[in-house]
Formats: sequence, C-alpha cells, structure tokens
Amino acid sequence: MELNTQQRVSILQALDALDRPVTAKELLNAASTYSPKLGLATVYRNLKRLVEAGEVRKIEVAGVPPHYELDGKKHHHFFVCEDCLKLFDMEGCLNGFKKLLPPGFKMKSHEVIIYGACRDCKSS
Amino acid sequence: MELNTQQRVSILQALDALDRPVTAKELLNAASTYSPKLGLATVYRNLKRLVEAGEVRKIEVAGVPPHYELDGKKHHHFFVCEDCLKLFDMEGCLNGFKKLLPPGFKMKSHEVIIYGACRDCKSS
DNA sequence: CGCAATTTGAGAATTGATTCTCATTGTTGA
DNA sequence: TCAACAATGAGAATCAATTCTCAAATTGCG
Repeated sequence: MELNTQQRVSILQALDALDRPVTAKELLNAASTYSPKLGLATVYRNLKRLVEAGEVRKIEVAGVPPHYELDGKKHHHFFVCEDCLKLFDMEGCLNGFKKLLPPGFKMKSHEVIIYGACRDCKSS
Repeated sequence: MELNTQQRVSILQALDALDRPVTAKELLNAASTYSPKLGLATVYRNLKRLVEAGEVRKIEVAGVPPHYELDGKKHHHFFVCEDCLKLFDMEGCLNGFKKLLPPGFKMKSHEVIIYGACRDCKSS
C-alpha cells in the first residue's frame, strides 16, 4: 500500500507552488521548506511514482537537465531561457505539423521548443 | 597545427554517406568500414572538433541519445521514430512561433520535433 | 627522408542524473 | 494503541555519454 508521507505531500506542494517546470534539485530546495531533512533520493523516488501515476510530467529538452511539472494542464509547449536556463510553459500551439512529415511517416505527437531570453533575463 | 588523419577523413566520409543524424556509436560502426581500428574516443574527439568548427551539428532530443549530422543544410527539423529510435531530417518549417511567446520574452531560435513511426516501422 | 608536434587506441576515469542499500523512522488498518 | 509494512536519509553504486591518460603510431613541414 502507498503511504501518504509528509515528504510526498511537501513535494506536491512545492510543485504546485512553483508552477513551472523544475529540476529535481530545485524541487528538493523548494520542498525542503516544508520538509527540512528531505533528501534527493526521496525526491526522485516520489517523482518516479508520480510520473508513473500520471500526476507529474517529465520534460526533457536539449540544453537543460530534465524538468518536472504537475500534469493535467492542457496541451502546451516550452520556452527555454538560455540565460538562466529556466523552463517556462507556453500556452497555445501551432498548425501544419503534418506538412513537415516525410511521405509514409506517421505522426503520433509533436513538440515545440523556443529558445531565447525570459522576461527577467531579457536586458542582461 | 591540425593534422588530416585517416580516421578523421573516415568519420566525415561516414557522416556524409549516412546522410541522417547518427549517434556516436553508429558513426563508429560506419566509419570502421574505412578505418577498421577506429576507437570510440577518436570518434568523440573528432566530433567535438568538428562541432566547434561548425562542420557538424549535435542534435539533442528527448527520448534518444545525442545524434550528429553534417552541418550546413538549410533550416530544418527532426522526426523521431519511437519504434526504431532513429532520427530523420524534415524539410520545411512552420509559422507563428512568436504568438506562443509569453509577454516580455525574446525568441532567439526554435525547435520542432515530431514523434511517431517512420516509413519502415509504420506497419509493425 | 627525419623529426617534432599531433593524433590515436584502449581502457580508466569523470560527469550528471538517477537508483540502490540498509538501518532507521513513519504511517495506518485493526 | 501497535505491529507490519512502506518510506526515508545519506551515501554508495549505477548508467550512459563523454573525456582523459599515456605510450605508440601518424602526419607533414623542411
């Protein structure tokens, strides 16, 4: 049976409070506020289970380590700040993906990633 | 001074012959045809230099190990076959990326990745 | 050709992300 | 309440990609 531990709750709380994709370490820092002795292994253990349960989504984009965010949001894409290396959600999507497909290929899903400078890093 | 070794030539030859993004190991296999004793470290050493020289592009997409391809092609994107895990170039691009940008963010580049089944894996 | 600088091969070592170990602690149904 | 089973902490271990080490081989100017 799965127990509802304090640290698991802290991790979910932190994910919810941060409200953007974060790395395991960022999550450790944030959740440590609620569970001071929290360890990285526990963060990973819980992330793994949450991902398998469909409650959390693991996001891998080139140039930055894997990030995690609460799942269940509607279809969206990501922005990578090349300065601070943070990831941000972007609402909306594009059309015409199929026209890129080579003949005979079948599309199951797609990903759009925009690289640049976030609001806070724009000026630096 | 940079020497023009047989193995470096073999690596370039293999990249050219394969004509799609390949992993370091695939490249080792392919280039071994020309340079039988070729080692993985040499492949990496040369890839690194070729990437720095702008002759080769390193492509990182979620779900597959890093791939490399000759640079200099015109702007394009990638298709990942979820079956055979091969990467393919896709000609063309889409419009409207800027409309996805959160206010205050600045776009420098973008990436589009389509996941699915390639021609050879479509039926399986 | 002759040699000095560069490169290679092969395996060891490193790196970053993640998982495992195991003794200890926490959680919960009865 | 309280035992059984699950989960945690901390560091060791693993894993895959990549880099390093160093003796031996190669390359190319003169």
